[in-house]
Amino acid sequence: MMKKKYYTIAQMAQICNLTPHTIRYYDKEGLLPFIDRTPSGTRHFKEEDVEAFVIINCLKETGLGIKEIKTFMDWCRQGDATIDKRLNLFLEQKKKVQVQLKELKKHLKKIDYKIWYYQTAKDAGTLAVHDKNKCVATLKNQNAGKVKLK
Amino acid sequence: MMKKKYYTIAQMAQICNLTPHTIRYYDKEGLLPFIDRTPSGTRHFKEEDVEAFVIINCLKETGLGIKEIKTFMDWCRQGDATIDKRLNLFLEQKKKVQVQLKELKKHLKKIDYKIWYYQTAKDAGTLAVHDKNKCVATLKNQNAGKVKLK
DNA sequence: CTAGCACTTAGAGTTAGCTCGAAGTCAAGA
DNA sequence: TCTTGACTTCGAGCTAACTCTAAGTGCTAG
Repeated sequence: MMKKKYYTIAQMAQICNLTPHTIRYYDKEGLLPFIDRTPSGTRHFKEEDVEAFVIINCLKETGLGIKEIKTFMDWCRQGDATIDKRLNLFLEQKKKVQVQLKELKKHLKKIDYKIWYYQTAKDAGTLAVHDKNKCVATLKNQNAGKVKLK
Repeated sequence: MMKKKYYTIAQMAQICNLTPHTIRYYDKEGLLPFIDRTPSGTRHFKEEDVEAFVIINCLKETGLGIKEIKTFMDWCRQGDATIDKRLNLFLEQKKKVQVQLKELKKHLKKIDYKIWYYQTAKDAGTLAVHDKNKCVATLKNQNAGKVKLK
């Protein structure tokens, strides 16, 4: 057995790439119901608490609000009775992430087209290159879009 | 030649999945320097203006702020002199999107693990299934993670 | 034993991106 | 002609997620 290592809020903040302010804010909002305190009230974070921040970050980045994350944390403390709710939450998040991925790929396609558009203009020295021979330009850009996407 | 079709702000809003309020807000912030007005001041949107909204949406969704999008729109009106700046902007956006895609995929991996975790618990009727036979559970979840990721 | 620093709290302030309301203009239909 | 409804502007208000300030407490090194 190893003795338990504790982190201060500042150390935890560095590990999780947050500020101590933000961690206190999360705590105030009920996102961290599990953290220990010293008798004087100082928060003592454990190694395993890092995982909770990973989950919080994952849920936040995939579109959940602070209040919804709090709800999830509440479920976690309620034990087996909320397994179903928690499963559904992650199934919903998965759907959302798949939509987000689709959207991002669409944006990437658009961006690649624009890169082709401006690179061509840069090489020609003028945007007018896209005005002349409209049909050719259109064909070329459609190809460019397809090629870049592969 | 077809006669030019004009849209009212309400029609354009519907097409672009925005509200008229939001379009006016974008206009006020300088994102729409190209739109025509009637003598009485009503905005008249053209078919080709839809494309501008697509670009605005693309830049916004990939992390650009309203002010930065305005800067881009200003560049567009300055012609050939800003080709390089515009090209660089899209090259930067591409990098950002690639990072975003990587992050999202990481989150998806986490979510898939959680789905496995809660599905297993649901089938067993209790989360305790993950406490017993820790080594086996750990191996199983590592496999699950890998399998789901393929 | 005291200086200094990290911690605590409550609560106010900030920023982005809308979102809404008030007051007024304009054009078409009954 | 009058009403209706969509448009206009200006400016205030809202929400989320921080971000910071002020006032105070409590270990620890010199």
